[in-house]
Amino acid sequence: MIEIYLLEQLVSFAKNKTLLRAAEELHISQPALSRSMKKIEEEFGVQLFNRENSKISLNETGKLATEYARRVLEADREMLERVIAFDRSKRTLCVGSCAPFPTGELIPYIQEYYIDMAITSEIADDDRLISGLKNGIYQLAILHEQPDEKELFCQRYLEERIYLSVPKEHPFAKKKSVSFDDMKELRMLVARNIGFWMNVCKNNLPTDNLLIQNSLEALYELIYASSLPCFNSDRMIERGSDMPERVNIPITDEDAHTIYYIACLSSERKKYSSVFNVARSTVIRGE
Amino acid sequence: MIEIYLLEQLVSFAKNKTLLRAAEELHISQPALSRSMKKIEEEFGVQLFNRENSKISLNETGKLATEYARRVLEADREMLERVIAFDRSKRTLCVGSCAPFPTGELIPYIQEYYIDMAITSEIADDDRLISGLKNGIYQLAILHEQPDEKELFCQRYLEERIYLSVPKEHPFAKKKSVSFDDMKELRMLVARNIGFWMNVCKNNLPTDNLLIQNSLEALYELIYASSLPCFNSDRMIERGSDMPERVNIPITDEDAHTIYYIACLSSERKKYSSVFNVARSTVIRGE
DNA sequence: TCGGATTACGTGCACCGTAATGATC
DNA sequence: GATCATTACGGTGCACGTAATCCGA
Repeated sequence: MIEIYLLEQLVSFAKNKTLLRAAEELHISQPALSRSMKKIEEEFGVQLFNRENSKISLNETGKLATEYARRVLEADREMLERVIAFDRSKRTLCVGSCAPFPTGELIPYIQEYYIDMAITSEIADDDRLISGLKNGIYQLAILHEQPDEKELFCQRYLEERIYLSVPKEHPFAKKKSVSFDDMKELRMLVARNIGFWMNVCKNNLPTDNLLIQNSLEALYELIYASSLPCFNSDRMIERGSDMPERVNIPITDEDAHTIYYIACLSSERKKYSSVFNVARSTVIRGE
Repeated sequence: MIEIYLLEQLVSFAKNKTLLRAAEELHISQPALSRSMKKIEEEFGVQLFNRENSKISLNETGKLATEYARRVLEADREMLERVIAFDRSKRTLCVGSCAPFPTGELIPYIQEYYIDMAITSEIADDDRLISGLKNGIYQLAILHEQPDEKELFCQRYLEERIYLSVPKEHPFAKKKSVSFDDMKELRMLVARNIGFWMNVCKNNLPTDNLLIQNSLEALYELIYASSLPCFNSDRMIERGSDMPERVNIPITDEDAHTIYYIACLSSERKKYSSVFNVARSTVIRGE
């Protein structure tokens, strides 16, 4: 069997055409490379080079050998890459969610239970979450609808209701409640990354009235600096992110309320039982 | 990059399950293998083994790594095989022929001109010879018909005429000539490996009358031991393989006579010019 | 006590670099 | 003289083997 380092040197020579330049690329000396080329020729047991005193070049067989060498190196490289990726995936727990609040709520608990794992979370559509669970992109998903798929285990999690948030002096500030219909004329500040709530907004309000902010910093700055209305939610308020000089008015539409569900592959239910236990106890505490 | 010898050791361990047995297979010591497994783990940068004091085994990642390692080894092995085969093909001159006589005539000359090459020859149909020239299986072919292919160079070679050979006391022995039609009732001894001549026989004589012999030894033994008729040819007679106590009677049919042609790829005409020169001079001498 | 893995230690080979030589332009 | 390959020589790292140790059935 011919060792990888020899193949690397062969390929580098094929690329650089002279031993000197190849040796520079490989950070070895010219004589070392010269010897290696002798050695690889000996190991193949066939002539790979034309040598004319102070000139060495690949012959037809050498070119073929280089082609195959490239393949071997590629296989070696791919092996390294895939094995490392697999290892990483084993120690990474990826949580997908349809909205930001539940991950913020759940992840600290998960982190606590799986201290040796990297936890990643991202927001995606329910469709993508479900297919992601199936193909292993996500290990856990937080949905706002119960999927009726047999291969998924699903457990009810927290509820969330969104509110209209306006400054105290805003015409709406005195209202006990509002509907999306009432809000049709309002220009609303909203963050971009709010998952399915964005669909709720777009389905119930004129799209042009949504002042979508890419970053939370920008959003909060605008909320403080302007009197423009924005959204809030019971869960965010509980969490203490209430905004001073603003009042939160309940939105009466059914769309303004949701129930979250935690899901995983049925086959992995046991593996994540601690997550489901924590979630269940959170729900009970919240009631 | 991970070296081949480490991959071989990993694969051997995966196969043998214990370091001891794998070390035996690899003809190295147990500690050496133990260290190698540490090293390969370090080079991957991930855990590949479960170690429980006096027990070591592959984990999931290790099994995956082994799978990929097998592929790399296979690629390495295939490289070696293909390169050696290509080299061999470069120093092998393969001559295909439609009949045995012309190769026997030509090969000594070829051998003389290409002393550093291995000359192989085999007998095949004209179709196979032509496709073999095109795909590199044959470098030279001896045909009994001129192909009209542009990519082939073709030169007329020797002629051959076959004779009926019978013992002196045979009823046919006195004839000045015969036709295949005259021979319809004769049971003929023939060798199997006579190329296109076998087609000539089958097209002109009842197949059941052909006593086909696999080996030349068997054929000659029967010729000497029996009074059965057989074939001979002017070229074979010239060469001195005339048979005592037998007479050779010319066969009048056109099918009993052929002209051989030597062909090669037009692109390689120069490469084999010495062969064609020898062949031309042989033809002229023969006239 | 034996099968099996690891640790400790010494050794030799194989690969490397430096320097010198050879060859071609 | 510049470029480029090879030979010669001395050094070193690393993979190896031997021996000892540890651990569990």
